[in-house]
Amino acid sequence: MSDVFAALADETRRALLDRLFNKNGQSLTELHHGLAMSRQAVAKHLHILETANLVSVHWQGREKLHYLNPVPLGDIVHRWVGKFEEVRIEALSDFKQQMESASNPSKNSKPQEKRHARK
Amino acid sequence: MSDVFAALADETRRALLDRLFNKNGQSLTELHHGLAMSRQAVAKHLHILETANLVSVHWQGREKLHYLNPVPLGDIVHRWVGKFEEVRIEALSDFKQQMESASNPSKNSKPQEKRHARK
DNA sequence: TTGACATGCAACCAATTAGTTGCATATAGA
DNA sequence: TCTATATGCAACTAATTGGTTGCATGTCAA
Repeated sequence: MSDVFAALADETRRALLDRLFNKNGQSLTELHHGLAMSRQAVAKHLHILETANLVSVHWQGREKLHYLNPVPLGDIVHRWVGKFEEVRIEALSDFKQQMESASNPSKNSKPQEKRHARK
Repeated sequence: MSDVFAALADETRRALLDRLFNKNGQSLTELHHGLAMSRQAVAKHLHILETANLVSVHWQGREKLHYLNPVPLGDIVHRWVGKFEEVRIEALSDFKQQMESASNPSKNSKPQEKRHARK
């Protein structure tokens, strides 16, 4: 679970998934093309995606082809995000209500500026 | 976007969101209770959740109450995961097909063990 | 068989992260 | 007004991360 979120937390890795979305089954060299980093850096990113099970590979001769695996994304939604989504509408109104009609409107931000005169 | 995924990539932070799911509007001290780390560590985690907009706060006297904000989760689903989910069924069959009916079944894993005899 | 190409492994480095401790400031209440 | 409670800020540290370079191995094709 952490693996999937951590894998998705990196812009480069999301870009790689996007590229696979547009053209599935690309090799490392192909995916590396146009990216401003070394091939090894890309290989590392792909390995992280592989470990998170977001990408599966298939060796074809000397080429390692990468395929998108959307299953973990579905898992995230259904096993984790969905839970919070379920109460989205309710939570939104609750939230707004709590924020706005709080006991004392004038205290609605930080207390008094805590000036840290650590001089 | 990265902020949200990065925030969710940590088990402690997901646990904090879970606790807020069960009881919304808790203070730092309350959320810290029972966790095996310092109060400041928890404060840092909460700040990360706040930055990712997953948690909103409301000051009440000397207490800082934390509220779950499910909006970014919805954004993730709709703006990112959904795209891949859309093709899930298709991709699944595609994927299976590609994996199984690949040109040469006997080459379906790593080439030859590359024994790195770097001795 | 011999290059050229595709990939992997390992060592290294800088920046970030997750945690700590110490102390300062704000508020509540006796 | 004094004390306990709630929080914040800063400095420090160890581990992780994202990147590099160098080189070894495996495969294809002339």
